[in-house]
Amino acid sequence: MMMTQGVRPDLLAALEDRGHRLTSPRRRVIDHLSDKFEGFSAEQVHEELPEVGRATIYRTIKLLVEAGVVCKLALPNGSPKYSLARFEHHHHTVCIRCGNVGEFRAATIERIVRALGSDIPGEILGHRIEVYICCEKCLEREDA
Amino acid sequence: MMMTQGVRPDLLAALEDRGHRLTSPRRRVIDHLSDKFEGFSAEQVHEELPEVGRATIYRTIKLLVEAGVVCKLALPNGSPKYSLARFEHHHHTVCIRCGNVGEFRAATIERIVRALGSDIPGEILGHRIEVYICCEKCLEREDA
DNA sequence: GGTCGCAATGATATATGGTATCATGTGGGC
DNA sequence: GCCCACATGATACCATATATCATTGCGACC
Repeated sequence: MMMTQGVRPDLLAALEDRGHRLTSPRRRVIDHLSDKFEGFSAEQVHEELPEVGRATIYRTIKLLVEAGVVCKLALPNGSPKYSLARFEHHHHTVCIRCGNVGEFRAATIERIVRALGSDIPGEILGHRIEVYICCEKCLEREDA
Repeated sequence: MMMTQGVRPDLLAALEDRGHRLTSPRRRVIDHLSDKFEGFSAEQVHEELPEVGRATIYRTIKLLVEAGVVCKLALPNGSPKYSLARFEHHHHTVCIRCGNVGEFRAATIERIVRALGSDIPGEILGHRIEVYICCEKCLEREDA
């Protein structure tokens, strides 16, 4: 867990596998994102990479989300946040103080959602589960 | 279930209980929302009630969300949607074809999220669970 | 039931997150 | 190395919402 290598190649490969070109702006975005072991916003990436056009930032992030290697999630107020996907299928914890994003897997939840199928009229296509927390660091900071 | 009465008074009371004035624009918004047994967007309400200012529509909906009588939820792409809250604590099903919103309660999920506390570093403050479906009506429509 | 302060309104401007357009540039299959 | 479909980025625009602020009107109090 907490691998700090091998993410960038995965991001590149994810684009390549889906038939997208590995252009230099895309490489720059992916290089930049590989360091981000926290949640990030598209605007933030845009500020940090002024040499890449805004539209290209958004387009590249969108491709990475479609490829499943970046996740789009929502803060309690609905404002969007992105994070690298480290696990296959997972959900997120978001610290509402510092905005850091964690991942967890809970097979039990998946089973329950599937079991809900009998209660819910219609066909279940997907779900979104986000757990809002105050992370340990922020708890410590509050105590101080 | 599926009560069709008593919602409007609840909405009005929710504002009154929290010390907000029952102005005529707010009454108009609440009257209008009481009929909405599906999800709605703020813009939609704005179009349907052109005599009430845009800002007031958004402000009133926000107050109702804060009062807990209206829920704000998100479609898979993150675009926001509102719905009347019929139950105390619940989660939502959203039909991604027609946008209709349903509610369900699942005490088991609540228990599991609470149990996750031991796995997740920090303090759990809340969660968001949305189940994306294709509703029965839309399934039928597809068959036709 | 009149009056008065403060909350609410609404027109407008601004913020935020994102897509559409389109002339120009370039990756990579050949 | 050529070539063109795909990608870029400047710009405009859209969607969802909040900030500002002069004006209005609710409702507590007498």
